[in-house]
Amino acid sequence: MSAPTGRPGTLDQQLCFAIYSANAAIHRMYRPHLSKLGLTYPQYITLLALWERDDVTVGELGKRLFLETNTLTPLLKRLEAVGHLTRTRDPRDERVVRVRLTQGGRALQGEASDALSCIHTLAEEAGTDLDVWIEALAALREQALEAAKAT
Amino acid sequence: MSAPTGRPGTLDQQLCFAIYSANAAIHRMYRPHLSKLGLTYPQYITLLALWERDDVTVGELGKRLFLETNTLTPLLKRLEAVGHLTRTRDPRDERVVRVRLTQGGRALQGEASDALSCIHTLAEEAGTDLDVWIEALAALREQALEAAKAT
DNA sequence: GCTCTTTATATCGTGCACGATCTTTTCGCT
DNA sequence: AGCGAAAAGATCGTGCACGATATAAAGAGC
Repeated sequence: MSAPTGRPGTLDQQLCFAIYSANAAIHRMYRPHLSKLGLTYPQYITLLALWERDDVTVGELGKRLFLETNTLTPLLKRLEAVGHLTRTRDPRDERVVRVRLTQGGRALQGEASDALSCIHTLAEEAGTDLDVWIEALAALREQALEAAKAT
Repeated sequence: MSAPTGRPGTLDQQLCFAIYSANAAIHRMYRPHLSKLGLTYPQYITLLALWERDDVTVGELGKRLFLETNTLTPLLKRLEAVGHLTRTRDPRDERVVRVRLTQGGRALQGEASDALSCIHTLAEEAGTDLDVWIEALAALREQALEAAKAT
């Protein structure tokens, strides 16, 4: 048994809470702007991946986003329903579903860039080496994924 | 209109994705250990707050966790249902609900500390000044909350 | 004392995240 | 060819996050 008052200690000393609450805050910052485009935050992140690389399978997209198909499939269906992308079985391998942006889906990149410009401005102003941060967070992610796998 | 291929650029250059995926990875690292205690990740974080300060109102707890009552109330009801805490209306002001840990709820702190010891060990080993990180993330959170409010 | 407003919490509907399970297609092996 | 295993997605149930709305108690102003 550990000492009842020992570390982990207070909420503010917890890395998990720091990331949890920072993520929620960022999510909240994006939400109103994205909602004007009819997008949710995970949908936007998914589109970021597709704008970067189109015509991918659900599995590939999941690897990129660290999501399973049980999360991705319904999300992609919603994006398909509003006409941002298409989901079609690959005739070469009928197990696979290929995801492709429509014209409208591609056009959304510009709209999103405009709608989020105020956030990006903010980021660059405060911009204490964003790239360093991003890399550090990516390293943390890999560590955590490694630890999760080991379980 | 922004250039279609301009910044924000790739997924990996996005702070939002870095935090989003890091948070998900940490969540995934905690999940199996917490599930042995019958807890979810947000429930654990809520308990962290309560172990630090007990006998608080739902609103106070929400401020601490950056959550609204629409999220907190069902979560607290679940923790109450398994006997970790009690929710009672304050007789002085019947609008207010006070949240109090039970004996079992307090005892859970030690169990959690044990169940998560491997994670805490990991954190201290990798431990490049956790506190610096945590503070930086808290600053980011405040910035984001500020920006979200301004919307 | 009686409305009007504010405050504290609860409820509801939608979407995300994920473990568990299922279906279909492909592959490996003999 | 035939069959068992593996792979790719889909489906379902639970819980979280949150906007919108509802309810009920407390306070304010007259």
